[in-house]
Amino acid sequence: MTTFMIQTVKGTRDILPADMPLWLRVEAVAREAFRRYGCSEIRTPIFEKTELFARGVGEATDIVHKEMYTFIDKDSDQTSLTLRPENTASVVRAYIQHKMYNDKAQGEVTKLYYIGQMFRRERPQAGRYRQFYQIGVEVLGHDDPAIEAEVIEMLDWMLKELKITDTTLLINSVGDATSRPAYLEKLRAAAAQQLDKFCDDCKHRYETNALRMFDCKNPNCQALIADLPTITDSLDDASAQHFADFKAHLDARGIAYTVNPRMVRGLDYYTRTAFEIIGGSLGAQNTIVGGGRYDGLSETIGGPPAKGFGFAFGLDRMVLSIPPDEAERLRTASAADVFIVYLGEAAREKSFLIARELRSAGLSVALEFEERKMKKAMAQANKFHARYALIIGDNEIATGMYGLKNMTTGEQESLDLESIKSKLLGG
RNA sequence: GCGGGUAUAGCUCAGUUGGUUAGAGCGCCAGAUUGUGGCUCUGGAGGCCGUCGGUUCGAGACCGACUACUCGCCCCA
Repeated sequence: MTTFMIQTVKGTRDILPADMPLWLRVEAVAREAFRRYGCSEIRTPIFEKTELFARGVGEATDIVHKEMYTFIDKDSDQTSLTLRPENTASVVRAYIQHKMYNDKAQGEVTKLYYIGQMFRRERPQAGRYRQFYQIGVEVLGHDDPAIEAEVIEMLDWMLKELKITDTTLLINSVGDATSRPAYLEKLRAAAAQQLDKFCDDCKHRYETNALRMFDCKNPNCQALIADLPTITDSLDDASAQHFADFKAHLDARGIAYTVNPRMVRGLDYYTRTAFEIIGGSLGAQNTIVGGGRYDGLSETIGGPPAKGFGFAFGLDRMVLSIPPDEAERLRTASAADVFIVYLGEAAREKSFLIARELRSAGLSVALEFEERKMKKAMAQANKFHARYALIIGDNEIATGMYGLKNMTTGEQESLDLESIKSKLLGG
């Protein structure tokens, strides 16, 4: 490989065929969960007006501040456009734009899900990419804590289905539109008294997003933070009740969780319930799922009041979290029902026709265009993880009876084409 | 935006204090009697040692710059 060769842009990557079984598995499990829980798919544009994210996600966030891929359109207005850094703002925008709430009965919720790539210009590291994939759900139209517990129950099922067991559910309440600012003021007042003892990062956080001081990894800061008031102690009555109900719903479902009063989420739109699911095998970027309630987002982007709760999980990180033995199982799952081994030119021509017939019947058929020695062809059948090898030579063509070898047991029998077809279809 | 690490075969990596023709495992190719895979054995192909410059009689090893990748910080999925 020369240095002249054009390669992928930093922070982006190709997902190669060897890994696709894992990606498809996660997507299939997610879609099955969404089917069971009544979520409908929505696809929004990959770029939107910059203003949507600036207002929706929050001007003060790092995402908006320094991580967006923003460019000027070529129209006369020089519209500023941005590759989506997340999808909640877009989904809520679509919900409002198409007035999806109008045909709903009183209290009926709209459950939407999406699968797609997001873009953030961050420094890449383990489990973090500039183009990354998220699968998310937004439940709009109501603020019942039972919704939150049900959504988490759904995630719980998905993780179990993917054999990802090494996870922890962290929950917190970040208060509502009035209690959060009041708390922030209290927090900043408390922190201000010994601000000089904090690290430089925390001093910066104090200015931009004081809640994030709780996340500091500096042990010295952690000691100072322990004395600061937490938001759970400052919740208004309604938010406190909401949080209690949420926990009761989790308990009723037997879902384990850890209340972390210091867990905050980075996006401005979160209110009340916030949660994270962290994994144990991911390195520093260990958040697999992040989500929460965002009851004020709709108004922020110019819509009517609309309650919302949702999550997004990192598909990249979910794939990384699949345990090695499960990943190996997925990779080696039979790719083809049958691999055709042919010997000689006449058999080669016949094989093409038989392959077509088997494929028409719905079978997955592999065969190679270059003739190989039988030994080598059998080795190929093995490499393809084919369930069966179908052997076609001059004798077989003459008699109409073909060799069908079970690649797992090694047993081989001689059958006519119809019998082969029904045997393969029968499993 | 800020730190650390790495760069040798298709892949994962060895390579002594600088010293002949640069190694292993896996993979690939060819064999171990005829039309039967996995296991084993034998042989083979395949490297401008990231790029450029410097030190030296001599550099894959040492130094510098650049580039790429990677891990972490900030932040986040």
